[in-house]
Amino acid sequence: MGFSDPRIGGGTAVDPGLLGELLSHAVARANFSGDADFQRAVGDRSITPLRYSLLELIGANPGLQQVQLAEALQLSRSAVTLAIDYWQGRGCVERRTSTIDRRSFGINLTETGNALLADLRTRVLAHDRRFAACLNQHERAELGRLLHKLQGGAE
Amino acid sequence: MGFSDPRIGGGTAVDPGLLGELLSHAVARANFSGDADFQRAVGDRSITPLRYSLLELIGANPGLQQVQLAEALQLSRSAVTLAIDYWQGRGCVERRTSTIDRRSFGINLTETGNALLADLRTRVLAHDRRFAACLNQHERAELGRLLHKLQGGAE
DNA sequence: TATTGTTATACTCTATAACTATA
DNA sequence: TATAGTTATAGAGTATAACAATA
Repeated sequence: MGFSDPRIGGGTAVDPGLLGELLSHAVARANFSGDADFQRAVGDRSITPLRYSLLELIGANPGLQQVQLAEALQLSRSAVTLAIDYWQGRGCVERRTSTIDRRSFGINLTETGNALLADLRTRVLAHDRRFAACLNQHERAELGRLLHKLQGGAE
Repeated sequence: MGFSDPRIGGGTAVDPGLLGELLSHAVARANFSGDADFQRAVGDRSITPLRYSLLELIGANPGLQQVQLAEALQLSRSAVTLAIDYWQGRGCVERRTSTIDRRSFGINLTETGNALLADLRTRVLAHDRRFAACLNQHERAELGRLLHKLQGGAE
């Protein structure tokens, strides 16, 4: 039944090859497992890390233009349009046409959006604590520092 | 022209809200910028980090079953089927029907696949060095250690 | 019955290009 | 001309469920 294969049964691991030495791959793996836990924590599978982060940004910066949100999240304008459409469809966000520049909108949370964001925050916070549960206080701070240092370092 | 908005012009940053405190979000951001650089390093936009990592694993573990590849990358069987289809379509990989268990294949690199993988490795290595360029030797080791510790910590 | 792999389906995410309206 | 936003399109990535072949 294939147990003659040394890789099976005895728990012999797959050889990661070069992957084991790549920091970028380690980041990708950590991200992947983080996403899975995020999903479990939030419950609603349509609320993804990206969509949550957009809602969070809107909550923290009421009235921002879509272009500014796109820049903050490093996304294209169309990607932001779609993500905002999602939240608007759920009644969480509204587009207020600007009186100064009628090409653009100010994006704001509705009452519903505010309530949902508050709920999401507790779930996401629990998720993040679980995500970093195996690290001590010092390690978390250090990881955060290193990751932030990495930001934009590959330009 | 909107410059009355304090967020515009003067370089005032967008408030990250809770995102600024989430380790999982910092990981996601780092991953995102890493992917962008990976793309630039590799050139061919259809060769994604996922597809590369599959090829790397096949190269390091000739003859593995698809199920084992799926487990190693934490993917569904169907996701692996599609990714292997991609490499097979490019003549880089072949499915050899097992004589022991005729339900499964052993996945192997072709000559073409071997050559491509060798080329990719130098590009990906350059990418990873650039990715971590702003960290010193000690910081890289520490980041690697912390990320590996994170693996599976959210289960 | 259980497992390996495939296929069908459905969604998310992303970008580019072409478009509209406004500046 | 340039910018904000939308739409259409295309492709990547993912999972679930139903299926075939084999164990």
